[in-house]
Amino acid sequence: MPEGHSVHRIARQFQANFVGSTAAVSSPQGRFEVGAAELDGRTITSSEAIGKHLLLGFDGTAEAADLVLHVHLGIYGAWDFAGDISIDPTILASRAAVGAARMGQTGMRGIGGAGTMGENEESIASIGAPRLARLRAGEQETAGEATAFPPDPVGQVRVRILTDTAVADLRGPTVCEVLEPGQVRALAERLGPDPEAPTESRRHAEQRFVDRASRSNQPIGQLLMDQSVVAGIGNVYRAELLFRARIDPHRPGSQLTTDELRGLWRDWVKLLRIGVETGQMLTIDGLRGAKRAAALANRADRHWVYKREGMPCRRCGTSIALETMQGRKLYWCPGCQL
DNA sequence: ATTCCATGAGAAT
DNA sequence: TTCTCCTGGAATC
Repeated sequence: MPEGHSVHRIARQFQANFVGSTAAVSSPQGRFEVGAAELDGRTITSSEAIGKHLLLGFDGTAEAADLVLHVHLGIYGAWDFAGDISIDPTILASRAAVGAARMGQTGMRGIGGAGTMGENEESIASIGAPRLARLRAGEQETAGEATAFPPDPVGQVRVRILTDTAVADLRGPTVCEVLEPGQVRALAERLGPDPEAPTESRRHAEQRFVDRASRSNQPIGQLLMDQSVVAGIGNVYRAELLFRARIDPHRPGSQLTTDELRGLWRDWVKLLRIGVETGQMLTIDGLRGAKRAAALANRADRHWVYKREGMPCRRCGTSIALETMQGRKLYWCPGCQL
């Protein structure tokens, strides 16, 4: 699935182009007709991501309470946006400092290219023109000219959210459901801290992560993937964070020092911010020139260990190891990570 | 043309 | 642990 950064970008997309508008909600595919009918005609009032969960608020009516559309993309899920859509990540930035500093610079750029991940960025001629933007599990985003508005649904569209000027189509989600406020609170309570979620102070979030991880005898490689320990990390960030910290994924959380756990959290804060701003999981700092181009073109050139099994470690030359941990592929360097 | 595999995660066994 | 949900680009034949 998209790791947390993708979902935050999607939440910002909805914030920028849908919140405040009344929406026609439908299920072209037919598998979400009841839920769509509950939301149809309401005004979208909020858009938030917690970890990998997207929460879209819809206002109440005279007879009915506020409702929230809860979506989790799983591995395959994708949102396709069309119509009057702003696709520049810096336009979508919700934190004032980021937006103010960079808005003018890159105001009309999209992350381009269908197909393989890591396509180069691509300029967009005019921000006012109809366009398509795709935010999907793999984080590819495409931009291009759209035809008529709204476009016909393509494939199996579970939910279509249509305003006067913009449309969002959801396909292939793991979770798509309507929640009442109490259920949303329950969901939030079972999730670990997310540095980009606005509901908790950074300091408190860090402490919550350190406390929880240090009390567990499970390997840190599993704890980072446990959404109740920290929300938003997936298989790529898990492997890369542990390599960057030079920590053996098999060490129990209880065996890590507080400094090591704080370091992991702070590096996650940093990588997540970069991911939200760039739309890519850039886990090697400071790439320039040809190396940066290679990293954008090939996954194996973009990370320290992820999908690099059998290749020499960039740092020590040891062959990168691959094993299964809890049913997921774990990549790590036995030479560096102790 | 067909099969494989994935940046998840809950249920079933 | 294995199955299942369900999509699509990559790898393979």
